[in-house]
Amino acid sequence: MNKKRNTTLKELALELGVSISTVSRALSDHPDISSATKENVKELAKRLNYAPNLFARGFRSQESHILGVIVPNISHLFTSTVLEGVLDEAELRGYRVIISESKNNENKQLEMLQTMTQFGVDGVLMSLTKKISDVAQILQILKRVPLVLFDKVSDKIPCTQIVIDEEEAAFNAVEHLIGLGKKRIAILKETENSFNSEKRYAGYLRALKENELPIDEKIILGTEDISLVNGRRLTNVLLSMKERPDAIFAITDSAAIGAIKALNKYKVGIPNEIAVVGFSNSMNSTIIQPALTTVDQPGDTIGRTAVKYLIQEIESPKAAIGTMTVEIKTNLIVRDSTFKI
Amino acid sequence: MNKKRNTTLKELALELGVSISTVSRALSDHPDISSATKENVKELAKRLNYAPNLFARGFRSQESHILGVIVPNISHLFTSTVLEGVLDEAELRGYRVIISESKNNENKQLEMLQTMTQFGVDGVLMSLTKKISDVAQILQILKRVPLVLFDKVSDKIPCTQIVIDEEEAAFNAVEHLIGLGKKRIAILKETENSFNSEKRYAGYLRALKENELPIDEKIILGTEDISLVNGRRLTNVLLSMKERPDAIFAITDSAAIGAIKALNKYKVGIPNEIAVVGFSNSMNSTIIQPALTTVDQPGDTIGRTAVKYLIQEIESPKAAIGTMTVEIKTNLIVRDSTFKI
DNA sequence: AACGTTATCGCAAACGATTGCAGAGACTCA
DNA sequence: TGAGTCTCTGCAATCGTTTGCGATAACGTT
Repeated sequence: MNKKRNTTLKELALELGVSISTVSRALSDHPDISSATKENVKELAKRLNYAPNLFARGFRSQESHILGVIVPNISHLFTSTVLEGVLDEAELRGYRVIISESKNNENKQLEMLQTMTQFGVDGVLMSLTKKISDVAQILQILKRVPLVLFDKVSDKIPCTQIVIDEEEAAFNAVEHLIGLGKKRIAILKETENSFNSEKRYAGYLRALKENELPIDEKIILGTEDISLVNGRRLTNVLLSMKERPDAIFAITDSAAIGAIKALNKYKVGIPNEIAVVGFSNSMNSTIIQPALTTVDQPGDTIGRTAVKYLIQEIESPKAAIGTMTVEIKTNLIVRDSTFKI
Repeated sequence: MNKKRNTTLKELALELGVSISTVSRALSDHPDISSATKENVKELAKRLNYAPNLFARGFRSQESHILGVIVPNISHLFTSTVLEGVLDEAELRGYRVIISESKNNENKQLEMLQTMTQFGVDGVLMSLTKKISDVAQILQILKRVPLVLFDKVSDKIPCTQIVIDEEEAAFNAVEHLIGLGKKRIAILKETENSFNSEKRYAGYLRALKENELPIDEKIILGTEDISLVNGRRLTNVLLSMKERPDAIFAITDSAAIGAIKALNKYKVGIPNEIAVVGFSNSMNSTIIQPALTTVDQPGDTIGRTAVKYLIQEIESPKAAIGTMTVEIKTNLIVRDSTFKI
């Protein structure tokens, strides 16, 4: 494919019989240029379909106006909602976005970070892989380019972090169950110490404590991969207990849906016998019968907020690195799986 | 944020007391350079963490090694699956990817195309907005940069197009229903002449004809927005008929799920009284009760294939523009919503 | 008339990497 | 010893844009 060259400043200058610098300044409304010249230049530029070569510009100014985004998995609904917010906000502010997937592979994540900085992105937005052992390298990169973390973050990395208020969200969810009169609330969580899981667990514990409910380790179940099948499996475990719980709080929608499937199979009444609350407000939560009560994470807002903070860091000349943690509020969406009848 | 400069060739050259060109050649294993010098240079380059400035390189070579992708909506599961394939394949071949969302807005789509070419992408991958009235502008851009369309395509644009074999997929789906003994099969389609909808409708018609079943216009229902609610609405219409259908083929999973919800509400037996087939194999299709029989679209394969063809066009110097249409095969995933009992 | 001001504009360098060409040694061979 | 050959390296231009600084001309001021 033969890539036809775009119109350049030189061509415009040649055509008009002025210098390249005059053309450049005319196009950017520099006060030194007479309005007559400006009009001429602009007219010709429009006619010849001139568009500045962004490569040359970025090359000279050392600014690419590109943001890099690295996420573990692009096809998670929540992630793609965040990306939507990122794309919107970035476009609004005149930035383009490069997206990469780390596939939850730490090495790949690091490699991508490096390629991106090498490429000259102005800043990076990242949601971390599940495990991170080697923070040192990330810290190195942090020195060269602004970084903002979102969703999956880590306090070992000193930078601005955008998260949802996991703890409060979980707290509200569990309090909602308690408000329905539930007294024995199970939780399905992750065993590995994932940041998010821990926060949600903390909210669960606080809700129980503040309402003076006993904490029973037997109904605090963990799994390595918090998926639909594991949600179902763990619910089967709960059902086989002598003292069944009267509610299940799953820290993931998929696990919650697995739970509902298990309950449906054994004809356990939802929500009367056992109520279920999930976390994410994924598409599926309205598909399952009964519809799932869940925590709505405003992905769009997270994306937009992350971009705002990142651009702020990029454009403020010598500001010290921010280490702020911004917490986005969530809403509990009450549906049939917890509706008091 | 102060962006620290990366190591440059000049710095390496200064340090070693050789010229910039020697360093450049040494790093790219040019035969003119002695192996002693090469080793020296490479050693220092590694030690100083040298990474070529991709902007400068792209600027000079007029190659960015960036692919642009424009999709209507990034958060559709199918789309993000395609994107996964695109990202993987592109990375494999040493390309980076810029993603934009057109939000089904034709003007935005055009604007993004232009920004991308201005930015110097080596090629563009695009899934079209629903309506396209102004093909002329796209044709203009087609002259400047290779373009490959996927999923939502148009025969008005002469370029390589990657689609799933919609017609055959629909044909297979309907034949599956006929194989179960169904004789009166309704279809839920789009009214606007969307490319995909028409193809699927054609497959539907062919299946009926080849099996010598009558075609009844009354059970061929269209809607502008083929969504869950409209699926439910149209199914209600079908249920109110004197002669009810014994199967429903919805050209979208969401519509199919809407259909199932309506059937469930009126306690219509699935699949015995009325069977349902969808299209997409979205996550939801296994969540709904009964699980939905649907056409699996291998998004990943589409993404990878599209990238392959695009890069081929980019890298083959003066090849005539391809106008090939590549059809990716699909699989029918049979689940409870059509299982013969 | 000589000087200062102001409005316009052009020159040239710079950004970092690549590459054709020329030049400097070292070596061989007659 | 001189010419020719070969190996290795440097010079300088190039890509398109931006920008500090200097140049020019026109005009006003004394």
